[in-house]
Amino acid sequence: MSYREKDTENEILEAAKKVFIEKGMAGARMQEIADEAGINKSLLHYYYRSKDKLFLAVFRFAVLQFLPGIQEMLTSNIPFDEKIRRFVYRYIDILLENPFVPMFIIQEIQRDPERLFNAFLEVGMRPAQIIQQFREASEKGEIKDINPEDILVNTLSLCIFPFAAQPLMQRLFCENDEQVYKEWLENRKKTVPEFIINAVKK
Amino acid sequence: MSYREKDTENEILEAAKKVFIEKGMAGARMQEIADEAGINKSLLHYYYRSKDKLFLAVFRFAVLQFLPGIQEMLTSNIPFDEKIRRFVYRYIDILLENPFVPMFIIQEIQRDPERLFNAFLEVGMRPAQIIQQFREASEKGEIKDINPEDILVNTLSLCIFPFAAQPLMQRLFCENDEQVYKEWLENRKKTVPEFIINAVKK
DNA sequence: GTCTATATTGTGATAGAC
DNA sequence: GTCTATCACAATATAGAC
Repeated sequence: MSYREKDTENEILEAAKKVFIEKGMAGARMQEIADEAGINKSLLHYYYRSKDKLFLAVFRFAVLQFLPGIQEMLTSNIPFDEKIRRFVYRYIDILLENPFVPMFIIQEIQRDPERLFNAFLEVGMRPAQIIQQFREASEKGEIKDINPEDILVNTLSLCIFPFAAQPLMQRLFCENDEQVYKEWLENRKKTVPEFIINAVKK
Repeated sequence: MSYREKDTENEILEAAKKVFIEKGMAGARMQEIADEAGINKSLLHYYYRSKDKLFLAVFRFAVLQFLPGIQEMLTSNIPFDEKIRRFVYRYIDILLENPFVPMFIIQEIQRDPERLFNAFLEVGMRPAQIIQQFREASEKGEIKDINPEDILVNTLSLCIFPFAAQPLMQRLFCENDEQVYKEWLENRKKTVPEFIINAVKK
């Protein structure tokens, strides 16, 4: 098969995503990635040369995956309420599929801020534009006079944190029943936007 | 000096707190803890036998440190608004002194849920009581008909997440000026309670 | 109790056969 | 491209002198 090489390379990347995103750079083991990919350890080096380079490929992917949702928030020209509803709905949807990605990014940025923040910019992140959107909503009188930074961070907090805290909260409130917790998270796609809108509307 | 032994044991624990809480179990190095404590590596084993046991001592401390604030929330019999204001103010205050502790707990619980959750219960955590308090506030008509679990998790999200995301947000919004970010966090002691109260009041 | 030296294991990386 | 075997070094842990 002429695409056999591509297949292996991709299986390695998929395995690396799973292990790195769940355990972080320090906690991940090359052996575990190889097992997950169903291949030998040395093939990892054949394709990616080092643990560090493989990690960076995963990190770039993780950042890329979570940018589109945020970018959509700033480009659309719909009213504030609707913007929040759409963003939260879509963002929690992505999170249900990839629960660990945002915390992985945050955790690893803390470990090596200089280098990893560059990967963040490389990929086209323009934070000032997002803030500007909220500022305009405030000036248009759609919402209260609240720091646009607060609205953005509060929104991200309410979306992301419940996923980060899942292992703990699930035990505390759901008798460790994953299905029950997932349904509660699903339900937040509707309750969180209303929570935010009530908090900031005039 | 008759308390010399106690001193060393305590200096080790302090050093271990600093390193483990910032880097996690997988990222921490016994050598770094020894350096931080200004002593030799083997003394760590003399006092705590293994990395695992030293880690567990730190984890127990971290959980204990963040329980009192949460417990206060459920014992006081003041009105809902005032309860939220006091809790958020105190909680962000503790976080300003210990920015990494909650994420440390969340991250490590995920790594080893069975064992570490026990440390959580050992220390007297009673989550059902907190939920009950919010349910009563709702029944008394103080607030909207919102899941008490949502109120608790939303409150924790708004307090904790901005600290977890600090290395990222500081770069995105504050040109990496730590002082500016700290002042913004300080300011949230007032804005976050109002955000929550507006969101849930009738 | 504290140190130096050393054992032991884990882990990323390379060499070389096929 | 893929495997087995092995290296080199890092990290936890222990032995033993003082």
